[in-house]
Amino acid sequence: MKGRLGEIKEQLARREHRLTPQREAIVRLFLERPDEHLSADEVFTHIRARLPEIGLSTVYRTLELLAELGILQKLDFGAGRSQYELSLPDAGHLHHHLICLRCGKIREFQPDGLEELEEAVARETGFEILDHSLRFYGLCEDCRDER
Amino acid sequence: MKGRLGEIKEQLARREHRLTPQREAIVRLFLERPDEHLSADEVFTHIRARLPEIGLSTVYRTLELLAELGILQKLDFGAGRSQYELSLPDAGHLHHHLICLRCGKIREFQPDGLEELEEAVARETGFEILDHSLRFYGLCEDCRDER
DNA sequence: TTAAGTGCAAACCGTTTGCATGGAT
DNA sequence: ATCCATGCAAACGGTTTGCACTTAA
Repeated sequence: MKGRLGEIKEQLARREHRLTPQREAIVRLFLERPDEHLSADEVFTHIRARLPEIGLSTVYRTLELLAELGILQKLDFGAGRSQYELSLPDAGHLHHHLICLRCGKIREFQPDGLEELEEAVARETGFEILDHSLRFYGLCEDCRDER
Repeated sequence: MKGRLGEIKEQLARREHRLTPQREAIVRLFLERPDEHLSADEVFTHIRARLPEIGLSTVYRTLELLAELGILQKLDFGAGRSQYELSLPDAGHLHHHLICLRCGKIREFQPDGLEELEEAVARETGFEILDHSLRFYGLCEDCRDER
């Protein structure tokens, strides 16, 4: 039984990529907080605490690489910057987002019944559907009260 | 019976805004193609054919204003630029997007059964849900064949 | 007449890229 | 020795903003 980090190292090796200290630090950051959505700049700030010499472009390149390998998922919530989250292999795609319009908090939820809808739309339109994204926008419990 | 353009002029007037030739041209462009999703730059290019002196910043300011008034809907498909579509008041929100990952084509569809899901999620999480967005990503009929 | 609106150019900001250096295999 | 990877700084592209001029009401 080897840890998630070991698996990732192998995934990288298979593509002739190395698990450098910078990459390891970034992967660890996401493994430590499996539920967070971090922007490149947030990652940069966190990592710099341990690796002060790291460059922002290394962060961008690493995030892109990890997203290509399917280890991270790149999300665009439209605030002019992308965010990344750990892509749990066992969770499949049954995980979507609930976004607070006031404080920006993001929660996850698992919807049911999207598959049938997906099939119906595919049949109707001739599209081959490969992925989907469902988002609900609103006010979280805290922000609803403060209104 | 006054046209849609007249209504929009009144909506603007209510907020002490004017319907200038530039704004009228932009509104007309969207009214002429109710099903398209246009970026600021595409709008700029189209309008410049009739109003060569128009500035790109005017386009941006107008799009923002029209979105604020609910006349346009701002969409972010994550390609680094926003797109705008006419927001038909009668269509409500039952209109979602199907995006081709190969050619970027965007189609609309109307899903059913999202309301129940929305209520269930609201109950579970304490969120007050105000809006939602459902997107399917895949290959359109043309691109599927060319593969 | 006067506040809203415009065009232009510069600023902005997240992201990408070119390049010389550094390090793992 | 080779080639992947890094840090830095410059470039990039969509968007926003400051400002003097213009114009619709």
